[in-house]
Amino acid sequence: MDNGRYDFNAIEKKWQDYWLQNKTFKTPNGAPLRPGQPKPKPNPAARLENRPKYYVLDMFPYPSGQGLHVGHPEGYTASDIVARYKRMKGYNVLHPIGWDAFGLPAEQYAVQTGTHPAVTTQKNIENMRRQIQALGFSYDWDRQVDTTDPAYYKWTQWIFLKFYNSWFDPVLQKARRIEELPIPENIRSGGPKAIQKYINDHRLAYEAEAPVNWCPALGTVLANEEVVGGVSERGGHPVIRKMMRQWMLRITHFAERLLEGLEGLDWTESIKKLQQDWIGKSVGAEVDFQVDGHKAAIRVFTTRPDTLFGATYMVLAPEHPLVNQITTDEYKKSIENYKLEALRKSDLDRTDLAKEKTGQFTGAYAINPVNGSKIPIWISDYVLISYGTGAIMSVPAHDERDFEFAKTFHLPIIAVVRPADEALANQVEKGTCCFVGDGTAMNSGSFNGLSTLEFKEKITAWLEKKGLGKKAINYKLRDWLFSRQRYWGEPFPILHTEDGQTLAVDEKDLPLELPKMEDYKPSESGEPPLSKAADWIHVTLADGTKAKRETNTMPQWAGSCWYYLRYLDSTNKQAAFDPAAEQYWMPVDLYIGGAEHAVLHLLYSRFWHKLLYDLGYVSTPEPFQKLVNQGMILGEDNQKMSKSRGNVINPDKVIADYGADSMRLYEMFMGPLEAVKPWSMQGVEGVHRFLNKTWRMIVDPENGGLQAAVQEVEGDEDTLRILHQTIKKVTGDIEAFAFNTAISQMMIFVNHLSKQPVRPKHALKKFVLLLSAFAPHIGEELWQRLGQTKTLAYEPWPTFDPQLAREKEVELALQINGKIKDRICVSADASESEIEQKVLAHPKVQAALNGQKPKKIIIVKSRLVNLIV
RNA sequence: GCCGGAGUGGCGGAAUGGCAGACGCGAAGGAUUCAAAAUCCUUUCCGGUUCACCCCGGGUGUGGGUUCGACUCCCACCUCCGGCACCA
Repeated sequence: MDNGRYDFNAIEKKWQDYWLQNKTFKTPNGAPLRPGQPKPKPNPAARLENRPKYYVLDMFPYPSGQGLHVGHPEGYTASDIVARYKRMKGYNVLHPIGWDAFGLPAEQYAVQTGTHPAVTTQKNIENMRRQIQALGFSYDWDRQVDTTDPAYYKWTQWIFLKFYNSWFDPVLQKARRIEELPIPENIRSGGPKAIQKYINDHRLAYEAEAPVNWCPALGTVLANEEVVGGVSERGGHPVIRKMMRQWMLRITHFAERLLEGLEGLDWTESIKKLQQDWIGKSVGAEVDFQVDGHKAAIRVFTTRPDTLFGATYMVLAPEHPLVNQITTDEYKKSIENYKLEALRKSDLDRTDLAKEKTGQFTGAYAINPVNGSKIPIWISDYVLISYGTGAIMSVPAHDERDFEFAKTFHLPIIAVVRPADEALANQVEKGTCCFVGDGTAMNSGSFNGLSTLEFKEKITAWLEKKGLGKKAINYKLRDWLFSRQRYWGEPFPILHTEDGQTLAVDEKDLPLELPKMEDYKPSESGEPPLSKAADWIHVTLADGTKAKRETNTMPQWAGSCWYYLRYLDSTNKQAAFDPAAEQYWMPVDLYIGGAEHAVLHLLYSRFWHKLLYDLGYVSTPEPFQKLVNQGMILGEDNQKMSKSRGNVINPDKVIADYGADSMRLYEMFMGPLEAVKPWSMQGVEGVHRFLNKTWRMIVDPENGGLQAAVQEVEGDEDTLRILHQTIKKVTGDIEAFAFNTAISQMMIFVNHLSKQPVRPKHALKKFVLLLSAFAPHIGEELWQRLGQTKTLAYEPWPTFDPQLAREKEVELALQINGKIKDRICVSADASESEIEQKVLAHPKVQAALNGQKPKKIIIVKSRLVNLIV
């Protein structure tokens, strides 16, 4: 202790060592409940494995070379507070951590420096583990996982094979084993090759020649989600479109399940909304338009079948398969040119500012099925080949994009929906304005006069009866591009035989280890680095067949899709996890992490989980019951932290200067967990002063013993009241994730008690238990100095007595006509008539009343009295 | 453009429809000290009046509304942050 500061360095080191050496937070798996068996009550006296479970999960960190930034401890501290709190409440708490260690940054770094990514990765893990341990989080370190460890990725590959060996049954809406796929007779008659192709076409992991986002600088393809505004999310390199053979996962088949599953989850509505929008369900109809003079029909998807009568032209995506067939000779050249142009355009050109519509007439016409009119067929890149049917009917009067296109190319506009607003209706009818809302049908033959809603139903039924169309549902969600042309990822357990067959590696031969390579640089041609591993790549099967290994690797998402399951049983060599452990621990009760994973990671994980659920490996349909997103921490200048701005706060430095407890406490005191908030070093000093003051409240800085004021006494009424109010507030605030206000209340407690010449020891002990969830090192130390010998981690959480927490006297605001005139003190349990009497006798009230009776008296218990005169 | 979230002192923030500004930071003054650090005490929303105490008025992005009473609920608008972005 110097300058009134406690020796946080020594104390924090001491307790971190203690926790590690004693494996204080080692968590046993309990036995799963049998159906009908009552849930055990939280009880700190029960054996750990007999207690009810609570699974608190932090989002999987990537062990980057930069190490921890101040955003990490924010979520980790919040989850650690809950973990420690629940443990003291008598739960068996699973609180693990691990490393999402495959991925681009380590590999990019390796390519630049020549150090193997395996080496850098282990170094980074070491460093981050040191940093995380220096913050005193109560992780069970024996459950640590590392996605780059073959003992881990063995099971990532195993799950991949589950995808490969499954199909999606649209009737049951679930994944099933590929052996159970019914083969239709017409396929069966086509022979083994046809059957094999049929099976391959139904696998949930499949190969496809697909237009991909190729990033030449990174030497890999990227998922749509990894491309932001035409450049790579990591590094900001340009991305172009290219056709390549790729592995895909059929997430689209799970769209409906992924949507429905959100309903029961305790996530914020805004995160659910993000996922819903990403999945992008829309209900409408598919309608066939005959091409004039051809046998072919063009199928379109529309959410507005009620506007069919207003379809004045059609547009196909440039990549649409019918384009060549229907284009007339006269337009062949122009169409070819347009297609080339569209192909050359990057996503950036296609979507960004250049909103001006382009297109080309094919020379062909289609017949509008509802009224037989001949309408021209165009192609344009505003129609996407990857959504719906890649073709649309254009209703310029009632769709903004079609309206713009029609204006550009002078195509006819026919209004078929009349808005309620007269002025607007006139404009729409004249074709000078586009109306996309609901209204009344017009120019629609026998359907005239129907409301939009009714019309939609009637016309869909009508189309179906005539065999011209049917109800249809579309999703924005695309299948997941699952392969990368990089070295540092899980190899696919897949073989390609010389005769072009694809085979899965046998489960018993997993893990398929990543070969050690000296040259792991990506190539600009798109040939993956693994193709250079000559020894590894060539395989001779038992029957003598020669085969080559798949040389793509899995994306970084793969390992993080199921890590929360491996924690349950991280050292299991026989299985990914023991079913009993899964049934005991799942689902995750609380998942804390950044909102940047709102769609991707959380959607992918849920998708994997649903496959495992369908196949019977996990018992819950959803993995993460409650989700909380911590907000970003900005620099002291209120800007995003970045090296170039020079406003990055280094957690190591903060810990060195103020200690881990101050760091933890400050991050929680800054404001609400979910809020975006700026860092303040002076704020850190503030909470640090609070911890010093707490220390001095109990420990005498002169001799290191207890303060003389600390005595075995019951304590006065005020002290007891504040103690019980504090227990109440802190407990409730932890449950509500309002950590900032919990800390305020602890400050109020310390401010009060520090002034007391006599400080009851029992109150201090209870307070230390509360504090220990937030600041565990000083908590343990004070607990010990107060005469305890064991760690406080499993001490029962203090309870409060509502009687003792209650104020005896309360101050009421005295309002006359809603304006505060004075304050009066009454006893907390004063009756309304007592209060009324006291109020009426008040001089200011008498003056205001001027002898008359008040119109109305409103009394709000313990709050105020409002007199209406 | 569309969809979310948020606007409260000098700053971070607090307030089941009921005393706006808890708690912390900063600032000012004082105590302690040879001096400083640390600590402790007092003041600190704005304006007016008088600062001796008080007293009066205004105030939660802007403008309306509901209510005895609105930071809180409703309508319109402005600003900032985040997400999506031709998904028919």
